Amino acid sequence: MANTLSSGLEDYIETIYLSTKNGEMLKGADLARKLGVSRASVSEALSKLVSKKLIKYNSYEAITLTKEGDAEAQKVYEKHNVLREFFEKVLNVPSSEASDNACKIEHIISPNVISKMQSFTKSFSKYKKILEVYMEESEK
Amino acid sequence: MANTLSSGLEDYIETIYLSTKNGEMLKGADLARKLGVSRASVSEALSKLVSKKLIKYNSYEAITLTKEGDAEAQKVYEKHNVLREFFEKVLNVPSSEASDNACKIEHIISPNVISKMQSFTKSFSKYKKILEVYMEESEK
DNA sequence: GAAAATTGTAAGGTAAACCTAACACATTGT
DNA sequence: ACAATGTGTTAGGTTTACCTTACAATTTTC
Repeated sequence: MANTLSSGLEDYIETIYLSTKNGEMLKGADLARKLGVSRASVSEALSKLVSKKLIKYNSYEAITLTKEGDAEAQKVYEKHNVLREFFEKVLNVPSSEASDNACKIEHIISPNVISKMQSFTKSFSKYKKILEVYMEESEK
Repeated sequence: MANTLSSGLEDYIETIYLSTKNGEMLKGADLARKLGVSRASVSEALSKLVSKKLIKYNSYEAITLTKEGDAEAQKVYEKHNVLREFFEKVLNVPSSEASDNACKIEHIISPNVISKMQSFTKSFSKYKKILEVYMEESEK
């Protein structure tokens, strides 16, 4: 089995997911540039992802996610978004800092916490006006 | 320099901090048991912490934090508490899950996010009654 | 105070994730 | 078309943090 992905591999599929979603023809070397690692590291990582059947990849062609890879990437990216939105909308953290924190936390936070955070942000946004009357000090 | 601690070393000083605060005479082997690692790993980690002047340690005696070590541990532990309290009080996450998540996130979250989260939890607790009238769906 | 148990450390090993250098192979530009 | 550029892989190396085994040093217990 060995079915859980390391933080590193999650970053690889997340980047592949976001790039290909935009129709980009992503090759290994592009991934290396985006992630700031060597082509050699990408080569190793991609062969792990291929052997886990999360991506399809032939040298010099565009990387694509398999169905399972896409599902996996989507899970990670959704966590990222829940975190980012919570940081931005609820805590008023600047956008880029919110993303940076989300990028690291998305790999380790539990599904239950993410799901509660998502509901909370939704409710908070809905009742923001009313809440803000009371919560002066979290407005910074 | 090399002044930032790895997650691993942060866990070591945090455990030392919590144990010694309770008056416990903590030795290397105790730490190994608490952290679930080998005595050999503890031995290596402690000599790193000694060389960074964060702890004092002589074989067969109790480990103590230096002033700097104590400050460092306190910083980590405060992050832990801010996270745990937020998960418990705001998101209604069960205590042990809140702690588990805090243990991992405390090493990577930025100071600014922690500080905003702290203010938020404080305000939320203060106005909890009023807020709950509106925020039914984040109540679990 | 000697035997037993505990504690610490050294040596050597593993695994993950990165690196550089070198080379093979493919694509592009003129 | 073939030189220049870009891409991928291999081999070998580094670092970090763990491990086991074995042994040395200390403390505890009878």
